[in-house]
Amino acid sequence: MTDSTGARLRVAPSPTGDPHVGTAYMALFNLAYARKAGGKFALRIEDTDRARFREDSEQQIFESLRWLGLDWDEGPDVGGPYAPYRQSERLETYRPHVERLIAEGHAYYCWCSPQRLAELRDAQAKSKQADTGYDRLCLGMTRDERAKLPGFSDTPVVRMLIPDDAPLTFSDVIRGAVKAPRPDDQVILKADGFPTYHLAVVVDDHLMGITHVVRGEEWISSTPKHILLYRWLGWDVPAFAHMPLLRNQDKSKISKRKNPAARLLWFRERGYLPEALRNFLQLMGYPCEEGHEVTSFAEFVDGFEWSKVNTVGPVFDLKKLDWLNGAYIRALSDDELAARIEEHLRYAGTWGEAVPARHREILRQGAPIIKERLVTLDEALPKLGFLLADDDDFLAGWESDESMREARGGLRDDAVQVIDAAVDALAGLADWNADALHETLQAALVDGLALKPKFAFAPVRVAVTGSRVSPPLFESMAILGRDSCLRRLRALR
RNA sequence: GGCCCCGUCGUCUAGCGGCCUAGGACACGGCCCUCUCAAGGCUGAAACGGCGGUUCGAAUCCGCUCGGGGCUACCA
Repeated sequence: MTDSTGARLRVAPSPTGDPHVGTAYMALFNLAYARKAGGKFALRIEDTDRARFREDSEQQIFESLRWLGLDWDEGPDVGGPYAPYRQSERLETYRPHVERLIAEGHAYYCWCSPQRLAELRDAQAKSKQADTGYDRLCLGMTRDERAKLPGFSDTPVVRMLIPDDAPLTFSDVIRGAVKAPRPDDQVILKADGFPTYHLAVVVDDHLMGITHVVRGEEWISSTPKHILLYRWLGWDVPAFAHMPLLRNQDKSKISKRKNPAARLLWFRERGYLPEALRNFLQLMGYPCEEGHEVTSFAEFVDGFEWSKVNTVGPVFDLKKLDWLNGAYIRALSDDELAARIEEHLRYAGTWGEAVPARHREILRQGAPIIKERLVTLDEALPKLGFLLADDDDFLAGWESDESMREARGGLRDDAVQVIDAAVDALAGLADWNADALHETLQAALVDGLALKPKFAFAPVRVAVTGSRVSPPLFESMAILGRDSCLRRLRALR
């Protein structure tokens, strides 16, 4: 955030161009605190790694975070008092600070080639020595002196000169006093002229008035470097909130390789509601009132406290998300649900921009009967398929569709009589609505044929829906209409 | 290997020395409701990693141990 209170969000484009769910997780807590404290929430693109830069990833970050409802007050696309908000556009900003650090003896040039560094690391790993890190070969040398030695590279980097008494403890708003490892002579300016994260984050946070740094706990070990930089530059150190890391089932840090849900876009593709995902993310590492896991963002903000955030990395359990998503779907109005389903089908590319009026109407009428049966939005189409299909296509399924044939095959021998009786009773039905259908079929099949409801209605369900499992039968038949129902019944007969 | 972070039901969590024969939620089992499937109601099983210590008393404090994770890049 910026100004006197608030927090800042730091986001870096991922190499795959796909925003990470961890980004949204940090953003959510960041936003909650910014709102609670009355501060600003800033989005900054940390694109200092040219090798991993992807052209399209920034747009995806904007789109997916907005989808989740995490709106930023300042950022590359909305501007703000501290623009630009892309680090790649701030290169000149960092340079003078690097020069100052060199002039004051806190940083030095290093001409060691990547190969030499790699060999050095290998040797250290093999010798199992306790003290690893750069060996300071270049420290105190001029370019010419260094050039005479092996492993020389033409374009130097700039490294921090970590003093022996570098402070290793700091206060974290989530964890309290934290001890961190002793840093090594970290590179702060790369050979290509780009700063590393460590330098850029400190300079930008200071210049942008960031008061709270919210990031994952993998950054704890880097924090002493950052604190050193703040001190050398004579700047106030911001508050740090190191969030727990989201985990895969095997407890490792959540990764796209092991977990499809590590991709933020995955949730949208699968038909999860953004408000359900937001609620789920909030529950990760954060308590709720007993029995009130379904909470609004406003409630979250209201009671937000850093000290309530857990230090244990939570395992991502999609079962709970499924339940939450269902709960949020059930809370939607029928029309809203229909609109959400249509929106999702368009996003998924299942439906084009021009949705036929008939489809839209069936969605609207079908919404209430599938509402409490949905876990995700992408289940809507399969559940409503028998209503959407026209009769010819539907009837062709008796030949081509494996699951329909199985449903038919599972019927009892008396199904023929049941369907005959149903057709007879329905043919003269005056009002074609769910209640009348229920009454009529109840009388004709349950009472008339002395069958258990379960067996009486199964053949009708299969005939009309093509499946042994469907939304409520009478409501479905009411939506389908008299002609289609009778045609389908006679066809199965 | 080194340094650092962490350790309550399968999972998310409550607990911050006695209110704990450890509470809630998801998932799971059973029952009820019921036109199938759901939803809903009731109910059941399920955890303080281990060992020492401090204390009248420990899930809560300390130490050790074991276990998990992170970092150890001219990546963030």
